[in-house]
Amino acid sequence: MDRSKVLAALSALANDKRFELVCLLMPLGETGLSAGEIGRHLGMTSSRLSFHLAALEQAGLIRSRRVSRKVFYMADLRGLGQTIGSLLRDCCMDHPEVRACCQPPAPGAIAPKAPARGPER
Amino acid sequence: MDRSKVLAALSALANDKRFELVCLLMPLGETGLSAGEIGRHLGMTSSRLSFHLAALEQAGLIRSRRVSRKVFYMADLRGLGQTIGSLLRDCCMDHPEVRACCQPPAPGAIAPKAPARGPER
DNA sequence: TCAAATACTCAACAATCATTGAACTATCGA
DNA sequence: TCGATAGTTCAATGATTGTTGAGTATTTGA
Repeated sequence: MDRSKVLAALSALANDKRFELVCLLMPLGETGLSAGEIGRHLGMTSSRLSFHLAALEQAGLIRSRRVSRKVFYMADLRGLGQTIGSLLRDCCMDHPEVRACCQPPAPGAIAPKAPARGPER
Repeated sequence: MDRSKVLAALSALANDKRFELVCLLMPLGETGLSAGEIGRHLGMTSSRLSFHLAALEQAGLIRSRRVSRKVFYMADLRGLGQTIGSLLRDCCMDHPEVRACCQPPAPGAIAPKAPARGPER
């Protein structure tokens, strides 16, 4: 993933409404949600929503699928993964200390909490 | 790490010059680089650079240390890690397919190699 | 074919961000 | 103390982004 794409994806994500939008779509998988539903969830007018959806789709962070009248939007897992992966690799050079903050919750552990100086979340 | 901090960090990173700046500082560790040197590397006037440095420091992505006349800047590994970690966890909900794109290059032990390659471009 | 429902595009305006150059603070060495 | 060096702050300007409301497709069902 080249730098301009990463920057575009970061720009797209660095917005309140769009970040919320991705978070909303994330757990819905391939089913996604129609534009109208998204607008109702996030309290956006259709034109404003359309603008944000276009920005996210352009950046490769969401995809869309038309079903009769409705357009369903869903998170683009690959785009999101590649963006985050580029940050880790190309920008942070896979530094162990950066990676340490990104580990999944330890399986079996009760609370994946604070080693000594405790990374807040 | 709360959402507004993540958004601030993403905004700060979503800029050509600032992204490049973090990439430049990353391999230099705690030593960092003085503002003047950074300006020379990236071809920025001092006031422009100062503006960008302040934005990154404010966002918690770099830190600074004054040594007599000079101010040295270094990457804030924890801030970077927390930002990326928040993206993975809070936004992408630790989805396996997203994580799969972020795996370190070499399977097995993570070699803490210090990539001493110069700044690109 | 028409009206309703769904979503998108566009132009105008407002808000935010980036750049510049000048003025400023702080430190060093003579 | 002075002048030189290293950085920062500020106001003005230009560029980019976000919002709004009106208007424009498309699809569906009567």
